[in-house]
Amino acid sequence: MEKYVTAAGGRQPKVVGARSLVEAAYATIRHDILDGVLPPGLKLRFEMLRERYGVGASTLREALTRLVGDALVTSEEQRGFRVAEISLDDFADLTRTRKLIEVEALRQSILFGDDAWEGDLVGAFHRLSKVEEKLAEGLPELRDEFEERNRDFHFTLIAACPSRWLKHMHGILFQQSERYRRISLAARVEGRDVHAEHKAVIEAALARDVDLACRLEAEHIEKTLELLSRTLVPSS
Amino acid sequence: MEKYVTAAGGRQPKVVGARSLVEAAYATIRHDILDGVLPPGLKLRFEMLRERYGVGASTLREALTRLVGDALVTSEEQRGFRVAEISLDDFADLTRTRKLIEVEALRQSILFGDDAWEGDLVGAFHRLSKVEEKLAEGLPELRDEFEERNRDFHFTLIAACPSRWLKHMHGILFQQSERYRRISLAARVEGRDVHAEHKAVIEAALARDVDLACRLEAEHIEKTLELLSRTLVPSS
DNA sequence: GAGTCAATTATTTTCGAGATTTTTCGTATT
DNA sequence: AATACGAAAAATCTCGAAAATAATTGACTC
Repeated sequence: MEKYVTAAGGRQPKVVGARSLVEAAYATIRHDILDGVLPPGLKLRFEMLRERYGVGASTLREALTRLVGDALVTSEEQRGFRVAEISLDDFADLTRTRKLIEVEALRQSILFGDDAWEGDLVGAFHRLSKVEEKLAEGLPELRDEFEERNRDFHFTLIAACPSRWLKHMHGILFQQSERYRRISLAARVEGRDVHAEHKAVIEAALARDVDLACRLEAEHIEKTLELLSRTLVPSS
Repeated sequence: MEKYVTAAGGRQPKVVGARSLVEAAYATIRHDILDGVLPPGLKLRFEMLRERYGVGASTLREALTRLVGDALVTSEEQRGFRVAEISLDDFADLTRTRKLIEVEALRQSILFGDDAWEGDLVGAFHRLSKVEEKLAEGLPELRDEFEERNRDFHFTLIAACPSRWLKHMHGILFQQSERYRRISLAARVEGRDVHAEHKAVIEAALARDVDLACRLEAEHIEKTLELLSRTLVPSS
């Protein structure tokens, strides 16, 4: 008789692919933070978390520790955990740093990418385009899927970069920027053709025009910050 | 009656400044990995760890999860934890990535640093020089202190960089490189005047010669890789 | 009223045992 | 000999309760 529902063998694993409760809890809490369900600054009390996510204290603690590593959660010894704060300054800093890393990774990826990489890229772009169409038709329940495919596209762009460390750094920064991107979407920041931006980047990448692709990617990364800045501080 | 010795209030806190057993265990295990006491690839079994570090499984699990965030430990679901592997290729990748980040951070730091920063820098350099002298006299028990002051010096160099994210990325990469640096020291890789390299960097930084300082720092970062490559692959 | 201090309450931190999964090893079968 | 199978052993993963710490309350003093 099983006492608790396991992630792998349980009847309703909350997160597909999760092989342990820690991983499932981690993925769920991360999603809730990125999505704003758990707002910035929120104190993460264990009783609340245990009720909400249905796992024990040690399991939660480990999941939260992983999130601290992602800089999505902060912790103070003996004082518990909080959802990491956000700010426009932080987003500006994040964007500049991400630009430095991602552009360099893209440069190397274009240099080293082979035919298989090109194929992956075309595929990822196509899948992203499809969900963009549906999103444009007004199906906001596809936001999670959009985020997933958008992430896939950007990760595929730099996948051929041979530097594992550069990609590791990129992963951390990209995940962070996902938080702000969702806020940007929620704030209905418009006046932007994301599809066209992606299209321009991939075309330059396939044409092996390194400088153009990097310039376009940099502009693409900067665009969300630009628009969000204007929205939040309209006077500037 | 206390059942176990606490980190803060216990009689013999293993790690100074640790406010919880998780933090103490984390710091101790990290030190042992950086120092090579726990060699690359080692399977980290809980029974062994409990015996060695004297804390419970959940506590260890959390400490190890933090180390996974530092990329000093790897984990595979349901298959436990291992000390992260090292390789010359990884070190080369790490060095290139660190160079990209640290040089940019230094550039900004020199640009934004004020008198107080200059003072901190001179102080950190002095403290480092002192321990370097003692180390040269053949007191290998000062290796931990050398590492600490070396870290302080490099962190102070970029402390005035206003980008928190750039500094965060740097912290991860620098800690990683500490592993290889210690190996390099253990392998008695010599033919190098580290003190002179540091001196050149700080002089250029204080003179606000951004380009020179960045060039020297880049060469300084690359030097360990160069020497270690030659030592491990003498044929090249 | 402001400030201390002790008692109470709330919260975090830790452990050890039990549940689950993986690995090992002996046996049988081809 | 090689493979497949299954029971036993070993290891990981999880929970819930107890211990330790922090925060709150309220009585008391100045």
